[in-house]
Amino acid sequence: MGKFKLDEIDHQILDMLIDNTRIPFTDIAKKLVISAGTVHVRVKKMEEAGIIKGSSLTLDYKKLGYSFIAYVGVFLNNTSQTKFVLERISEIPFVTVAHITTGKFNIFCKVRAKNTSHAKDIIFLLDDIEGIYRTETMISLEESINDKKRLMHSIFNEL
Amino acid sequence: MGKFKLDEIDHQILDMLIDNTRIPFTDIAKKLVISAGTVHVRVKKMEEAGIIKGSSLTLDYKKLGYSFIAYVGVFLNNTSQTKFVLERISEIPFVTVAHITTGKFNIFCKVRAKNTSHAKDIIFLLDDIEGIYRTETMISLEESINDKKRLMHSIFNEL
DNA sequence: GGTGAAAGCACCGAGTT
DNA sequence: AACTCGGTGCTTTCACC
Repeated sequence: MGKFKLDEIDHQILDMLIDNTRIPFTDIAKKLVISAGTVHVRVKKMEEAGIIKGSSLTLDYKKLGYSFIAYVGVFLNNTSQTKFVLERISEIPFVTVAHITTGKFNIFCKVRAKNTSHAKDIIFLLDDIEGIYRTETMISLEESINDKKRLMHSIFNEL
Repeated sequence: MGKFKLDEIDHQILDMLIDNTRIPFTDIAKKLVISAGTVHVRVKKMEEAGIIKGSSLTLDYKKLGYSFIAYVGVFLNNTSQTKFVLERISEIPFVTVAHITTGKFNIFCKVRAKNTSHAKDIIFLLDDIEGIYRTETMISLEESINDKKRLMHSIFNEL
């Protein structure tokens, strides 16, 4: 759970892989002027340490017909039910992430849907969960994503 | 921007790649009882169509020392400044995503930080942006993520 | 649109410095 | 810890179906 020591070479390797996980290790090796074997060993170590949890595709959900994003704040009848309700919410398809939060809402989640009508169906599923008193929906009109590469650079420059 | 026709084989290929982008195409081919060349061509087509935007590593930010997540709701003095402020917010490091939203807040963003003290620094940067009247922070106490695989399955089963 | 084979490379472990 | 090297096996293309 603690920090893990990464040196400049590790940063550079992550930096290249974060943009394209299928880039050949030989290419990485050439750019960093080290051997491909070294790249291999370092990646393996970062995997073993759990820094690299896995790899995934970045899909264009808009092109798949899912261009609707909303955040939903949830108010509970009773905060002792928080954990239970979080689990119920997580089971709903198209809820991509849910958080227990401080502040205004008890639980806070993100919904990805086809359109308003589809989102309505999903939010009705939410409202039906026992223990939920009320929900408040915020529809995303425009999204501005900061890619992982920038976050990584911020992290590396701070360490 | 519209939908794109994916058949069952494409679904299966995405399904395997979404969990591990470095899985050999020969393995996918074996499981689906098609040739590796076919897998290659289909992946290429999905890339060209923009369905697959890229691939990325899944990192453990907690292990890197960044275990703090908060959502910040932003109120503006004047909604005509919304676009401008969104851009300023997106420039702040550790802001991973920002949305223009309907509802309570004008803008809504997610912050990833080391700890409360670090988050405070970031939120102060937000508060300093011209045009922002007030912010409201919700700290994540617990996160429940629904992986991409589940979202994919939901999407495929609906199509 | 799919196949299968072949050429070119990449991966990754073993042995060395 | 990193390098080189070599066997194994993956990727990618192309003529053919």
